[in-house]
Amino acid sequence: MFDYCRTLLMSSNKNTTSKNARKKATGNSALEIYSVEEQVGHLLRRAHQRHCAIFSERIGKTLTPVQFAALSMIAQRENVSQNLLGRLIAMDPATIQGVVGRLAERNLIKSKPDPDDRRRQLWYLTAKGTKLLADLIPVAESISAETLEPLSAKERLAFMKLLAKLS
Amino acid sequence: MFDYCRTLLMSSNKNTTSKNARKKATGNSALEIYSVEEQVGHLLRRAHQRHCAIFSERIGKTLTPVQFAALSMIAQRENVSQNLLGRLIAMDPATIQGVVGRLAERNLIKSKPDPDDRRRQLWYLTAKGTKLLADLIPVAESISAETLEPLSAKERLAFMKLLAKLS
DNA sequence: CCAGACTTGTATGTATACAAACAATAAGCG
DNA sequence: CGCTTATTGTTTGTATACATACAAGTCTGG
Repeated sequence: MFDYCRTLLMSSNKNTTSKNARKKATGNSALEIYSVEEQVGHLLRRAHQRHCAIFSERIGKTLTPVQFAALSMIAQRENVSQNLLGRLIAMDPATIQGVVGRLAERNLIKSKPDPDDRRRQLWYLTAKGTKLLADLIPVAESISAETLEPLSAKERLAFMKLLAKLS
Repeated sequence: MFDYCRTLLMSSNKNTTSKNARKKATGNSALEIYSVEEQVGHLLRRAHQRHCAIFSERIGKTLTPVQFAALSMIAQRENVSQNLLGRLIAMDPATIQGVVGRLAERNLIKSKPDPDDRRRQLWYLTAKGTKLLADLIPVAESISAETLEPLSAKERLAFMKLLAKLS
Protein backbone atom coordinates (compact mmCIF):
# COMPACT_ATOMS: atom_id res chain seq x y z
CA MET A 1 0.00 0.00 0.00
CA PHE A 2 1.01 3.62 -0.62
CA ASP A 3 3.88 2.69 -2.87
CA TYR A 4 2.59 4.64 -5.82
CA CYS A 5 4.58 7.76 -5.07
CA ARG A 6 7.77 5.77 -4.89
CA THR A 7 6.99 4.05 -8.14
CA LEU A 8 6.63 7.47 -9.67
CA LEU A 9 9.94 8.67 -8.33
CA MET A 10 11.73 5.66 -9.68
CA SER A 11 10.06 5.39 -13.05
CA SER A 12 11.61 6.94 -16.09
CA ASN A 13 8.52 9.05 -16.69
CA LYS A 14 9.11 9.06 -20.40
CA ASN A 15 5.78 10.66 -21.09
CA THR A 16 5.89 13.31 -18.43
CA THR A 17 9.06 14.92 -19.64
CA SER A 18 7.41 17.06 -22.30
CA LYS A 19 7.14 19.86 -19.81
CA ASN A 20 6.52 22.46 -22.42
CA ALA A 21 3.40 20.86 -23.78
CA ARG A 22 1.35 23.45 -21.94
CA LYS A 23 -1.21 25.17 -24.07
CA LYS A 24 -0.21 28.39 -25.73
CA ALA A 25 -1.96 31.26 -24.03
CA THR A 26 -4.44 32.79 -26.41
CA GLY A 27 -5.48 35.41 -23.91
CA ASN A 28 -4.79 36.41 -20.38
CA SER A 29 -7.60 34.52 -18.68
CA ALA A 30 -7.07 33.01 -15.23
CA LEU A 31 -7.78 29.68 -16.85
CA GLU A 32 -4.52 29.80 -18.74
CA ILE A 33 -2.40 31.09 -15.92
CA TYR A 34 -3.63 29.04 -12.98
CA SER A 35 -1.40 26.14 -12.07
CA VAL A 36 -2.68 23.47 -9.69
CA GLU A 37 0.73 21.99 -9.10
CA GLU A 38 1.86 25.15 -7.34
CA GLN A 39 -1.07 25.38 -4.93
CA VAL A 40 -0.65 24.63 -1.23
CA GLY A 41 -3.38 22.05 -1.25
CA HIS A 42 -1.78 20.04 -4.00
CA LEU A 43 1.66 20.25 -2.40
CA LEU A 44 0.25 19.17 0.95
CA ARG A 45 -1.41 16.22 -0.73
CA ARG A 46 1.84 15.26 -2.46
CA ALA A 47 3.94 15.62 0.66
CA HIS A 48 1.51 13.49 2.64
CA GLN A 49 1.50 10.95 -0.17
CA ARG A 50 5.28 10.80 -0.12
CA HIS A 51 5.27 10.32 3.64
CA CYS A 52 2.78 7.45 3.34
CA ALA A 53 4.96 5.83 0.69
CA ILE A 54 7.95 5.95 3.02
CA PHE A 55 5.82 4.60 5.85
CA SER A 56 4.60 1.75 3.72
CA GLU A 57 8.13 0.95 2.56
CA ARG A 58 9.38 0.64 6.13
CA ILE A 59 6.38 -0.80 7.93
CA GLY A 60 4.66 -2.38 4.99
CA LYS A 61 1.65 -4.49 5.69
CA THR A 62 1.97 -4.51 9.46
CA LEU A 63 0.08 -1.29 10.08
CA THR A 64 -1.17 1.69 8.11
CA PRO A 65 -0.12 5.20 9.21
CA VAL A 66 -3.57 5.78 10.65
CA GLN A 67 -3.62 2.47 12.52
CA PHE A 68 -0.20 3.29 13.94
CA ALA A 69 -1.43 6.70 15.10
CA ALA A 70 -4.43 5.13 16.81
CA LEU A 71 -2.27 2.52 18.51
CA SER A 72 0.17 5.17 19.72
CA MET A 73 -2.59 7.33 21.10
CA ILE A 74 -4.16 4.44 22.97
CA ALA A 75 -0.75 3.83 24.52
CA GLN A 76 -0.61 7.46 25.63
CA ARG A 77 -4.15 7.61 26.92
CA GLU A 78 -5.10 4.23 28.22
CA ASN A 79 -8.83 3.51 28.57
CA VAL A 80 -9.95 6.00 25.98
CA SER A 81 -13.34 5.89 24.32
CA GLN A 82 -13.59 5.41 20.58
CA ASN A 83 -14.96 8.88 20.08
CA LEU A 84 -12.33 10.68 22.12
CA LEU A 85 -9.62 8.65 20.45
CA GLY A 86 -10.90 9.92 17.14
CA ARG A 87 -10.82 13.52 18.30
CA LEU A 88 -7.30 13.15 19.65
CA ILE A 89 -5.92 12.05 16.30
CA ALA A 90 -8.36 13.99 14.13
CA MET A 91 -10.52 11.20 12.84
CA ASP A 92 -14.19 11.18 12.06
CA PRO A 93 -16.35 8.95 14.29
CA ALA A 94 -17.25 6.92 11.22
CA THR A 95 -13.59 6.56 10.30
CA ILE A 96 -12.24 5.71 13.73
CA GLN A 97 -14.82 2.97 14.02
CA GLY A 98 -13.28 1.03 11.15
CA VAL A 99 -9.74 1.64 12.39
CA VAL A 100 -10.53 0.45 15.91
CA GLY A 101 -12.42 -2.52 14.51
CA ARG A 102 -9.45 -3.66 12.43
CA LEU A 103 -7.02 -3.24 15.33
CA ALA A 104 -9.35 -5.19 17.62
CA GLU A 105 -9.79 -7.95 15.05
CA ARG A 106 -6.04 -8.47 15.17
CA ASN A 107 -5.98 -8.51 18.97
CA LEU A 108 -3.80 -5.42 19.18
CA ILE A 109 -6.36 -3.60 21.33
CA LYS A 110 -9.24 -4.60 23.58
CA SER A 111 -12.11 -2.79 25.24
CA LYS A 112 -14.10 -2.88 28.44
CA PRO A 113 -17.34 -1.07 29.23
CA ASP A 114 -17.10 2.35 30.86
CA PRO A 115 -18.68 2.13 34.34
CA ASP A 116 -19.66 5.82 34.12
CA ASP A 117 -21.31 5.76 30.73
CA ARG A 118 -23.15 2.81 29.32
CA ARG A 119 -22.63 4.00 25.75
CA ARG A 120 -18.85 3.92 25.94
CA GLN A 121 -16.25 1.23 25.50
CA LEU A 122 -12.80 2.02 26.89
CA TRP A 123 -9.92 0.84 24.74
CA TYR A 124 -6.49 -0.30 25.84
CA LEU A 125 -3.51 -2.14 24.33
CA THR A 126 -3.15 -5.90 24.57
CA ALA A 127 0.25 -7.42 25.29
CA LYS A 128 0.54 -8.08 21.57
CA GLY A 129 -0.31 -4.47 20.78
CA THR A 130 2.16 -3.14 23.33
CA LYS A 131 4.92 -5.33 21.93
CA LEU A 132 4.19 -4.34 18.34
CA LEU A 133 4.10 -0.66 19.18
CA ALA A 134 7.38 -0.84 21.10
CA ASP A 135 8.99 -2.55 18.13
CA LEU A 136 7.64 0.00 15.65
CA ILE A 137 8.38 3.25 17.44
CA PRO A 138 12.07 3.31 16.44
CA VAL A 139 11.02 2.61 12.86
CA ALA A 140 8.45 5.40 13.04
CA GLU A 141 11.14 7.80 14.15
CA SER A 142 13.30 6.88 11.19
CA ILE A 143 10.28 7.38 8.93
CA SER A 144 9.84 10.91 10.25
CA ALA A 145 13.52 11.53 9.62
CA GLU A 146 13.38 10.20 6.08
CA THR A 147 10.31 12.28 5.32
CA LEU A 148 12.22 15.42 6.27
CA GLU A 149 15.44 14.23 4.67
CA PRO A 150 15.31 16.67 1.71
CA LEU A 151 15.62 19.55 4.19
CA SER A 152 18.65 20.76 6.12
CA ALA A 153 18.57 20.63 9.92
CA LYS A 154 17.69 24.30 10.09
CA GLU A 155 14.99 23.96 7.45
CA ARG A 156 13.46 20.97 9.22
CA LEU A 157 12.98 22.96 12.38
CA ALA A 158 11.50 25.91 10.51
CA PHE A 159 9.21 23.65 8.50
CA MET A 160 7.87 21.80 11.53
CA LYS A 161 7.11 25.07 13.28
CA LEU A 162 5.19 26.44 10.31
CA LEU A 163 3.42 23.16 9.59
CA ALA A 164 2.22 22.98 13.18
CA LYS A 165 0.50 26.32 12.67
CA LEU A 166 -1.45 24.91 9.74
CA SER A 167 -2.93 21.86 11.41
CA MET B 1 -17.69 16.54 2.65
CA PHE B 2 -14.44 17.24 4.49
CA ASP B 3 -16.13 19.35 7.12
CA TYR B 4 -14.94 17.25 10.00
CA CYS B 5 -11.87 19.33 10.68
CA ARG B 6 -13.94 22.50 10.85
CA THR B 7 -16.40 20.83 13.19
CA LEU B 8 -13.47 19.99 15.42
CA LEU B 9 -12.15 23.53 15.42
CA MET B 10 -15.52 24.94 16.30
CA SER B 11 -16.61 22.40 18.89
CA SER B 12 -16.02 23.02 22.55
CA ASN B 13 -13.95 19.85 22.78
CA LYS B 14 -15.08 19.30 26.31
CA ASN B 15 -13.49 15.92 26.50
CA THR B 16 -10.21 16.74 24.84
CA THR B 17 -9.21 19.43 27.26
CA SER B 18 -7.81 17.11 29.87
CA LYS B 19 -4.41 17.43 28.31
CA ASN B 20 -2.61 16.05 31.29
CA ALA B 21 -4.39 12.74 31.25
CA ARG B 22 -1.29 11.22 29.70
CA LYS B 23 -0.10 8.14 31.48
CA LYS B 24 2.50 8.60 34.14
CA ALA B 25 5.82 7.32 32.92
CA THR B 26 6.79 4.28 34.89
CA GLY B 27 10.06 3.92 33.05
CA ASN B 28 11.94 5.56 30.24
CA SER B 29 10.76 3.37 27.37
CA ALA B 30 10.20 4.89 23.96
CA LEU B 31 6.60 3.82 24.31
CA GLU B 32 5.97 6.40 26.99
CA ILE B 33 7.85 9.23 25.36
CA TYR B 34 6.79 8.90 21.73
CA SER B 35 4.11 11.34 20.68
CA VAL B 36 2.31 10.84 17.38
CA GLU B 37 0.82 14.30 17.37
CA GLU B 38 4.25 15.84 16.95
CA GLN B 39 5.33 13.71 14.00
CA VAL B 40 5.62 15.17 10.52
CA GLY B 41 3.32 12.58 9.05
CA HIS B 42 0.53 13.36 11.43
CA LEU B 43 0.92 17.11 10.96
CA LEU B 44 0.92 16.71 7.19
CA ARG B 45 -2.26 14.69 7.45
CA ARG B 46 -3.88 17.32 9.65
CA ALA B 47 -2.81 20.23 7.47
CA HIS B 48 -4.15 18.47 4.39
CA GLN B 49 -7.35 17.71 6.24
CA ARG B 50 -7.75 21.35 7.19
CA HIS B 51 -7.16 22.42 3.61
CA CYS B 52 -9.82 20.00 2.38
CA ALA B 53 -12.25 21.35 4.96
CA ILE B 54 -11.71 24.88 3.67
CA PHE B 55 -12.07 23.66 0.09
CA SER B 56 -15.31 21.93 0.91
CA GLU B 57 -16.63 24.98 2.72
CA ARG B 58 -16.03 27.18 -0.30
CA ILE B 59 -16.71 24.84 -3.19
CA GLY B 60 -18.92 22.38 -1.41
CA LYS B 61 -20.55 19.70 -3.50
CA THR B 62 -19.56 21.11 -6.86
CA LEU B 63 -16.16 19.43 -7.06
CA THR B 64 -13.77 17.62 -4.76
CA PRO B 65 -10.18 18.88 -4.48
CA VAL B 66 -9.01 15.98 -6.59
CA GLN B 67 -11.65 16.53 -9.26
CA PHE B 68 -10.69 20.18 -9.38
CA ALA B 69 -7.03 19.28 -9.81
CA ALA B 70 -7.86 16.91 -12.65
CA LEU B 71 -10.04 19.51 -14.37
CA SER B 72 -7.31 22.15 -14.04
CA MET B 73 -4.68 19.86 -15.44
CA ILE B 74 -6.83 18.93 -18.42
CA ALA B 75 -7.20 22.66 -19.08
CA GLN B 76 -3.42 23.06 -19.02
CA ARG B 77 -2.69 20.02 -21.13
CA GLU B 78 -5.52 19.53 -23.54
CA ASN B 79 -5.85 16.09 -25.11
CA VAL B 80 -4.11 14.22 -22.36
CA SER B 81 -4.44 10.49 -21.80
CA GLN B 82 -5.92 9.20 -18.56
CA ASN B 83 -2.64 7.68 -17.50
CA LEU B 84 -0.53 10.76 -18.14
CA LEU B 85 -3.12 12.93 -16.43
CA GLY B 86 -2.75 10.74 -13.38
CA ARG B 87 1.00 11.08 -13.40
CA LEU B 88 0.80 14.84 -13.77
CA ILE B 89 -1.27 15.24 -10.63
CA ALA B 90 0.16 12.26 -8.75
CA MET B 91 -2.74 9.84 -8.97
CA ASP B 92 -2.75 6.09 -9.29
CA PRO B 93 -4.12 4.70 -12.55
CA ALA B 94 -6.87 3.00 -10.57
CA THR B 95 -7.71 6.26 -8.81
CA ILE B 96 -7.64 8.54 -11.83
CA GLN B 97 -10.01 6.20 -13.60
CA GLY B 98 -12.75 6.90 -11.09
CA VAL B 99 -12.07 10.63 -11.07
CA VAL B 100 -12.17 10.89 -14.86
CA GLY B 101 -15.28 8.73 -14.93
CA ARG B 102 -17.16 10.99 -12.54
CA LEU B 103 -16.10 14.14 -14.41
CA ALA B 104 -17.17 12.59 -17.69
CA GLU B 105 -20.51 11.50 -16.25
CA ARG B 106 -21.22 15.12 -15.45
CA ASN B 107 -20.21 16.27 -18.93
CA LEU B 108 -17.34 18.36 -17.65
CA ILE B 109 -14.83 16.51 -19.82
CA LYS B 110 -14.97 14.40 -22.96
CA SER B 111 -12.60 12.09 -24.76
CA LYS B 112 -11.65 11.09 -28.26
CA PRO B 113 -9.52 8.16 -29.36
CA ASP B 114 -5.81 8.79 -29.84
CA PRO B 115 -4.99 8.25 -33.54
CA ASP B 116 -1.45 7.18 -32.58
CA ASP B 117 -2.36 4.63 -29.91
CA ARG B 118 -5.47 2.53 -29.95
CA ARG B 119 -5.32 2.02 -26.17
CA ARG B 120 -5.54 5.70 -25.34
CA GLN B 121 -8.39 8.14 -24.99
CA LEU B 122 -7.47 11.82 -25.10
CA TRP B 123 -9.39 13.99 -22.66
CA TYR B 124 -10.42 17.61 -23.04
CA LEU B 125 -12.79 20.07 -21.37
CA THR B 126 -16.36 20.53 -22.57
CA ALA B 127 -17.83 24.02 -22.70
CA LYS B 128 -19.52 23.25 -19.40
CA GLY B 129 -16.21 22.16 -17.87
CA THR B 130 -14.41 25.23 -19.16
CA LYS B 131 -17.08 27.51 -17.74
CA LEU B 132 -17.08 25.77 -14.36
CA LEU B 133 -13.31 25.87 -14.11
CA ALA B 134 -13.17 29.56 -15.02
CA ASP B 135 -15.73 30.27 -12.33
CA LEU B 136 -13.89 28.25 -9.71
CA ILE B 137 -10.33 29.42 -10.23
CA PRO B 138 -10.80 32.67 -8.28
CA VAL B 139 -12.40 30.66 -5.47
CA ALA B 140 -9.50 28.20 -5.55
CA GLU B 141 -7.08 31.08 -5.15
CA SER B 142 -8.92 32.32 -2.09
CA ILE B 143 -8.86 28.77 -0.71
CA SER B 144 -5.08 28.67 -1.05
CA ALA B 145 -4.91 32.01 0.73
CA GLU B 146 -7.15 30.90 3.57
CA THR B 147 -5.16 27.71 3.99
CA LEU B 148 -2.02 29.76 4.55
CA GLU B 149 -3.82 32.42 6.55
CA PRO B 150 -2.30 31.41 9.93
CA LEU B 151 1.13 32.37 8.57
CA SER B 152 2.61 35.80 7.97
CA ALA B 153 3.54 36.82 4.43
CA LYS B 154 7.16 35.97 5.06
CA GLU B 155 6.30 32.64 6.65
CA ARG B 156 4.03 31.72 3.75
CA LEU B 157 6.84 32.14 1.28
CA ALA B 158 9.24 30.14 3.43
CA PHE B 159 6.69 27.39 4.00
CA MET B 160 5.84 27.00 0.33
CA LYS B 161 9.52 26.73 -0.56
CA LEU B 162 10.12 24.02 2.02
CA LEU B 163 6.91 22.17 1.27
CA ALA B 164 7.81 22.04 -2.41
CA LYS B 165 11.00 20.20 -1.47
CA LEU B 166 8.97 17.51 0.29
CA SER B 167 6.60 16.60 -2.51
C1' DC C 1 -37.77 15.95 37.55
C1' DC C 2 -38.34 16.27 32.81
C1' DA C 3 -38.17 17.93 27.85
C1' DG C 4 -34.90 19.29 24.78
C1' DA C 5 -30.09 19.30 23.57
C1' DC C 6 -25.99 16.93 23.23
C1' DT C 7 -22.88 12.75 23.06
C1' DT C 8 -21.66 8.07 21.70
C1' DG C 9 -21.57 4.68 18.64
C1' DT C 10 -23.63 2.46 14.27
C1' DA C 11 -24.92 2.13 9.43
C1' DT C 12 -24.98 3.49 4.58
C1' DG C 13 -23.28 5.73 0.59
C1' DT C 14 -19.73 8.24 -2.03
C1' DA C 15 -14.95 9.49 -3.09
C1' DT C 16 -10.12 9.05 -2.76
C1' DA C 17 -5.89 5.92 -2.60
C1' DC C 18 -3.41 2.08 -3.62
C1' DA C 19 -1.96 -3.13 -4.36
C1' DA C 20 -2.35 -6.78 -7.35
C1' DA C 21 -3.61 -9.08 -11.32
C1' DC C 22 -5.09 -8.79 -15.96
C1' DA C 23 -6.03 -7.98 -21.37
C1' DA C 24 -4.85 -5.32 -25.17
C1' DT C 25 -1.66 -2.73 -27.49
C1' DA C 26 2.83 -0.69 -28.49
C1' DA C 27 7.85 -0.57 -28.62
C1' DG C 28 12.38 -2.45 -28.71
C1' DC C 29 15.59 -5.73 -30.21
C1' DG C 30 17.89 -9.46 -32.19
C1' DC D 1 9.72 -10.79 -38.62
C1' DG D 2 8.77 -12.82 -33.96
C1' DC D 3 9.86 -12.45 -29.05
C1' DT D 4 10.17 -9.91 -24.92
C1' DT D 5 9.22 -5.99 -22.40
C1' DA D 6 6.68 -1.89 -21.31
C1' DT D 7 2.54 0.92 -21.30
C1' DT D 8 -2.46 1.74 -21.03
C1' DG D 9 -6.51 1.02 -19.05
C1' DT D 10 -9.72 -2.16 -16.18
C1' DT D 11 -11.13 -4.86 -12.28
C1' DT D 12 -11.24 -6.37 -7.53
C1' DG D 13 -10.33 -5.82 -2.80
C1' DT D 14 -8.92 -3.16 1.30
C1' DA D 15 -8.42 1.13 3.94
C1' DT D 16 -9.09 5.89 4.86
C1' DA D 17 -12.33 9.99 4.98
C1' DC D 18 -16.44 12.13 5.48
C1' DA D 19 -21.75 13.32 5.01
C1' DT D 20 -25.92 11.96 6.65
C1' DA D 21 -29.15 9.77 9.35
C1' DC D 22 -30.18 7.23 13.37
C1' DA D 23 -30.78 4.75 18.15
C1' DA D 24 -29.47 4.84 22.74
C1' DG D 25 -27.75 7.13 26.60
C1' DT D 26 -26.46 11.40 29.25
C1' DC D 27 -26.82 16.12 30.67
C1' DT D 28 -28.96 20.54 31.67
C1' DG D 29 -32.07 24.40 32.21
C1' DG D 30 -36.34 25.54 33.81
